[in-house]
Amino acid sequence: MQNKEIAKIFLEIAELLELKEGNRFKIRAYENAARNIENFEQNLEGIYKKSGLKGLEELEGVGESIAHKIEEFIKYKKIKKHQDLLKEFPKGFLALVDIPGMGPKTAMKLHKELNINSVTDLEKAVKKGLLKNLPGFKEKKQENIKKGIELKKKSRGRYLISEANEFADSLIKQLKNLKEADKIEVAGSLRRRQETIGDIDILVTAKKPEIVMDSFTQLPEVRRVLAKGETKSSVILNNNMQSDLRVLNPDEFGSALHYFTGNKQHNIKIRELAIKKGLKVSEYGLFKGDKKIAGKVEKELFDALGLQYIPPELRQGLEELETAKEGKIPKLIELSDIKGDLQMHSTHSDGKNTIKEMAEYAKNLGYSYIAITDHSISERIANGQSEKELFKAFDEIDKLNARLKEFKILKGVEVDILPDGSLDFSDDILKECDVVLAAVHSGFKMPQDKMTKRIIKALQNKYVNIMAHPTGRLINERDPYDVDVHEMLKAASDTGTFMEINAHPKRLDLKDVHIKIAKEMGILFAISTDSHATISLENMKYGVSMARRGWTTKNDVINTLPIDKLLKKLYSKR
DNA sequence: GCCGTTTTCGGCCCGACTGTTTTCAGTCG
Ligand SMILES: Nc1nc2c(ncn2[C@H]2C[C@H](O)[C@@H](COP(=O)(O)OP(=O)(O)OP(=O)(O)O)O2)c(=O)[nH]1
Ligand SMILES: [Mg+2]
Ligand SMILES: [Mg+2]
Ligand SMILES: [Zn+2]
Repeated sequence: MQNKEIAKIFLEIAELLELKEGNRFKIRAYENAARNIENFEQNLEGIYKKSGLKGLEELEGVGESIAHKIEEFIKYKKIKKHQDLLKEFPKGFLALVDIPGMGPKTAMKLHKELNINSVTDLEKAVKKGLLKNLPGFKEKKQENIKKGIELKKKSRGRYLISEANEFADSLIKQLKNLKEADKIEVAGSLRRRQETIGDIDILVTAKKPEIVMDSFTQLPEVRRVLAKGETKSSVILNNNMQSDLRVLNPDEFGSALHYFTGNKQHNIKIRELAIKKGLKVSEYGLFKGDKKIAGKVEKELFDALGLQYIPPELRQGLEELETAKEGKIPKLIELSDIKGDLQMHSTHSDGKNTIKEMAEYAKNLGYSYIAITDHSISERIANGQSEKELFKAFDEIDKLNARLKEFKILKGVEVDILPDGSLDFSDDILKECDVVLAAVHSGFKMPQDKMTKRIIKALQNKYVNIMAHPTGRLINERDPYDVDVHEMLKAASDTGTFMEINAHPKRLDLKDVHIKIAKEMGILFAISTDSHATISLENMKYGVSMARRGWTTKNDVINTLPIDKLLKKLYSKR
């Protein structure tokens, strides 16, 4: 998607202006535009072609000047201001400010004083010990820069939410052993259930913060202490992940949790709203002059600002404040609303457990149904089943269903969408299924119009109930295939096909922004784990979180329905 | 550079920690 390239350019303009000590609000304007463009779900070129500059300016953070620059990029694939700024600095210079602890001021100083043009130059200078001779520099600063370079090299980027969850649980478990720790909560992107996580943010309330700080910085998984103060510490863990801890007073819990949950843009908007009301918000509370008027719990803070409570998943710094002002934040779906799981695999294709084992595990989760959706024949690498094998599995399901009480196994299949848009099984076979999932598993590298037509053709099949992992992305591994998501959603809406929210932490597909627009189009979802083993049935929570980030309620999701209503919904397309 | 149920001009979040400084700048959350 072109938006990513455009966002990157504006971010670079911001960085370059920072090096030149430009106006910091102008810099922030470029940063804001970059972030909003990056997270925008429609292609800017499409918007421009349809609605011109005015269309672009509808985007938050995009005004006349930036809209013109977007236009420039669409026409010429580059932006002059960006090119001109780049020319003022050596190639590779921007990488310097990516080093933790190095900001624009330090980078420029080293550039001017020591002619440092790149990270390689910097490494050499550090090795020779040249930095500590500069005014304002001593041994420690040089050492920190050296460590910063090492850290940058080791850092693995962003983590899957499941990985971060595991690390966080381990840290929290140990903090819970401290009797000095009052409340302990995960905060930051992990509490917002963002699809990837940069670091682990933890909030503790305590009357004696020093003891908590000491313990945290001495945990066995801590490799390095980046900073340690009275209310805040940062460490690097053995797995190279960063963890930030804030420790505040118990009566500051609400405002502290709100601050530390973010996101940053949401915080800024909250604080701006407070200013308009003659108030001030910080992690220490909501203040009117010197008087604290809220902060014990989050709800108190929202109340005092005239806002409905905003669940963490919605705190994205977008339109959630406006919606909360109007009292229109919906009651989001919860894990306990889920009554069944509509995508999983068994030993009949590439799953590790039998149908019976999957059913029993699901029943123990409190579900009243599952669908077994093994792969179709073309999926050779995933041991796709032939028609004969499929019906053998269905016989097995009939026998199990006869014995299971208050639980039903649905006969399903995850059928491949072949490159021409036809399906891997004929309608004669599909009509024997209770639920049919269609998915793209091969031929990813197709031009957008072909891929879009391919998928739409599949959605038009009256037996296809659910489009599985609709964009095909694998987080940190594989980009989505090139499909026009809007056209796909339109087809889903026209044909009464449901969209999957795949709960696997590597997929999370559809993702939040797409879920949101699909919901606005009236599309219903199936949140499914795509499990290949019983334990993965536990991934449902990640799918529900993604659904919540897309503003969905219980009514938007078909696997919250009791079995009779679900079956009716599934058969209604035929 | 963006934005507007008090504004089309004049605001733009607020605070912690470090290293270096003798009062604060830089970086980060
Ligand atoms: N008010 C305010 N709050 C901030 C700022 N930067 C960070 N925060 C708050 C909101 C963030 O969600 C929270 C944790 O900061 P992080 O840098 O860890 O960001 P976050 O966890 O949101 O994303 P991440 O996945 O770690 O990149 O601290 C800021 O500049 N101003
Ligand atoms: Mg974080
Ligand atoms: Mg953090
Ligand atoms: Zn699949």
